[in-house]
Amino acid sequence: MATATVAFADKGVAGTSLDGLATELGVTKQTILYHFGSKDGLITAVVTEAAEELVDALRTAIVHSEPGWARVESVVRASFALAVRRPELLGLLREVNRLGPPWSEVVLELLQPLVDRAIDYLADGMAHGRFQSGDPQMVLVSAYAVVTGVVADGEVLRAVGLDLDLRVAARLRRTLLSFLEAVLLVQPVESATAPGDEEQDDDIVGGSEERAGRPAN
Amino acid sequence: MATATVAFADKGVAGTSLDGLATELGVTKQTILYHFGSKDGLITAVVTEAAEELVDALRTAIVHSEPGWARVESVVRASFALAVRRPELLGLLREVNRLGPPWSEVVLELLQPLVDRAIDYLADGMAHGRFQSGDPQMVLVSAYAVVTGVVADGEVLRAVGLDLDLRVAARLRRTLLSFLEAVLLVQPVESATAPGDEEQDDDIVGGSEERAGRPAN
DNA sequence: GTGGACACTTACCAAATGGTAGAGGGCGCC
DNA sequence: GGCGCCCTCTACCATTTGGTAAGTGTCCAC
Repeated sequence: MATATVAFADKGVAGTSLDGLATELGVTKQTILYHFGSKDGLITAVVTEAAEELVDALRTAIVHSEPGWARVESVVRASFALAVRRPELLGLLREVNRLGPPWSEVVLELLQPLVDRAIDYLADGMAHGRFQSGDPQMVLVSAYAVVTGVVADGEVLRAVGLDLDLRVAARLRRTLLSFLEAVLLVQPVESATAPGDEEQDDDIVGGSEERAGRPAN
Repeated sequence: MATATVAFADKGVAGTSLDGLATELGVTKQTILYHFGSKDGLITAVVTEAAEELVDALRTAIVHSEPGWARVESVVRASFALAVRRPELLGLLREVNRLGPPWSEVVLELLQPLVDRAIDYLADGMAHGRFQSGDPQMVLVSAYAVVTGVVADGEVLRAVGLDLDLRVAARLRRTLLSFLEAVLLVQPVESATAPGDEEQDDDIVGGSEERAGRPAN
């Protein structure tokens, strides 16, 4: 399963054949099929295990931290630890997206409680002045995207001349914490937002040019 | 090519068959092979076009904006516009990561100048006091991750009970801009960083438990 | 009206895919 | 020793994969 997790995460489920997996493990394809019944069975097992592991890691980070900003820090720390130590987990999470149901449902079901809890936590903190008020959903999604994005998009790191190692991960973690700090922590200063902030949000797609698809070939 | 771009981006290159693509287009597989020579040929054409389109969009956003914070805003705006209007482009960019060379080289080569320019721009701004000093590479990578992450990980948005539409994209854009604003814009206040910020960064993987891979099955 | 380039087709093909059936082989239990 | 269970193997199989070869129709130049 460990081998399959890595393979699924970085070659994709469709790009991973049972034969290839079996060869890598030094067994035959039929041995895999014996244990998991089918490729779908293997996928289910791998995805479930990965999701559980992920949830465990996050839950541990929550439980082992004091409420408040320290908890945010703890979760971020745990996320980056996971990103460095077991990048397959985050990669697989991303792969599950494209698999769609029923596997996405498995993950969603496991992660949902944590996500809800996180949003409640942020929203509550904002309501009671522990956090600066803002958009909890968006903050959470953004933070998630930063963590997984950097793990999955190694190419992008290469583009800025870096590789994902401990040092880089730590720098990135610090940057993400700066983001969150700036958005969440209550600042003694008034101007939390810059001038010209109240824009209308209807023009996000820009002008009217080329709104339809491009011609084929 | 438009059809292939979408298919590659959301089912993956390995998960997209020429037969499937051809059926969707109402032609036969051989027609595709006639025009592109091979599947690799199609991939190359699609990837190249997508990368060029991406670069064009960003370059336009840069050129059509005043230097300073407005330029950052313009690029973010253009990125989100792209994310809403042509999510395949960002999805494909991500897929290229796992394809590896030679396709990743194509994209890298096209994006590199823009990336370098962006980092120089940020670094220069920081050096001259227009931006708060920080880690330009990490800021850039984080911002990129937020944009593409949300496009690619629709499941995550669903987890917080949202779908990627114009309104949500605008909220997200505002959140990202808050992040960047907080990190980049020079604040009149002293405490740009929170207490307890000077942590050592060697413990990112956490404790010593389970550092090795998990047992198979 | 005929030759040729072009776009697309049908007919095949070898290899790889996920999956089934059945035959050992090792090991504990009686 | 023999029985049964667990595991893995060899042997096949139908389907799908990317790719080749050889037409077929159409349109344009001459």
